[in-house]
Amino acid sequence: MAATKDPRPCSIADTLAVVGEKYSLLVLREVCLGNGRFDQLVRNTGAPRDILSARLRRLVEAGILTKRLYSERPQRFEYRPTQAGLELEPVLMTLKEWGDRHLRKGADLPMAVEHSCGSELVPVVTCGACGDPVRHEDLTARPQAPGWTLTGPTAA
Amino acid sequence: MAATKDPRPCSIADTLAVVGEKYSLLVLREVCLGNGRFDQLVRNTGAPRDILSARLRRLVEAGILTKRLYSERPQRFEYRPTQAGLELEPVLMTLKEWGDRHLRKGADLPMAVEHSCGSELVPVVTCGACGDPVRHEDLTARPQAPGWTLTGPTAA
DNA sequence: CCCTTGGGTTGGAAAATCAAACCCTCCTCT
DNA sequence: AGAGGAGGGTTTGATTTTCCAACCCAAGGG
Repeated sequence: MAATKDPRPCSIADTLAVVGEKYSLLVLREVCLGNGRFDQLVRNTGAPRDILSARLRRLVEAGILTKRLYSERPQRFEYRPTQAGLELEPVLMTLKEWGDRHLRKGADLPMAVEHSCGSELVPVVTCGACGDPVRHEDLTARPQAPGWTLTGPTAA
Repeated sequence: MAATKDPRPCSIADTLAVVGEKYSLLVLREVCLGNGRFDQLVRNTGAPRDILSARLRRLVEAGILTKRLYSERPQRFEYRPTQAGLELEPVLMTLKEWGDRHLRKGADLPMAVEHSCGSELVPVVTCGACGDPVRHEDLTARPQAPGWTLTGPTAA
């Protein structure tokens, strides 16, 4: 998934180059849930074993997962999220929320997540500075590297 | 990208089935920036024209983009985000922030986004109920549909 | 008339994915 | 001791996707 021709230097593209391949984020979902064993991952993500194997290698090398020995004799491994991996969990929660609302229309949700405050988690992406929810109209792109030419209404 | 075998009913998987294919989120990025014309999309995402064409069809049919005529004679089209599409923008911002921090380590950022409050946008995913940032330790998964068996430390 | 721009479609080669089978180590049961 | 099973993968060959370049069409422009 190397973005060999993408003329835009872009952290979104870079991030997707690491976690944007098929199954990668589902693997992260499972690992964050604590289901970090190979065949749990096979069952729960539906990924073919060889693909899963490739994804795990990539995610470990990218510093998103670690491979941990949880039993010597017999040798058994488990994958766990690193700090960087855990910091992607909010992305998963946001994707989940979008799917809950737009694809399932809020009915028959297969899983809920409870926040420590006691309510069901409804993730809201906010501006770290002012705390307001991020809305499209409030954003202005300010390109800082060559390759960025903006023409539309959002342009700076 | 039909998740034909994924045994888990999951809104994350469902959402990725719609926007998780290669280039889809980059297309959305450009469209949100106002670069909604076919060859702008080709240049800015690096997607092959046929793939782009397929992605656009899919995103329109999924209700994430709309195809708008901006010039009759000669007929010229432009893609724009729908409300549902705009609601995915926070996901893009969160991915960007992760990439900025973990892949570029904060140096030489190719693009900044400014929030209407005047600061540079640093998106933070928060709990809609209490407003606190979402951290892994504060989350508890509560499966509600069959197919969900949790074994790890995050299990309910 | 010829060339360019915008917005695609088509065809064949290259790469990724898939499913099933296989392998190896250790463990347990008989 | 042998049979069988679980965990954690790798290998093989068929199927799908992606990729790239070429092509097509309609509408200006010089």
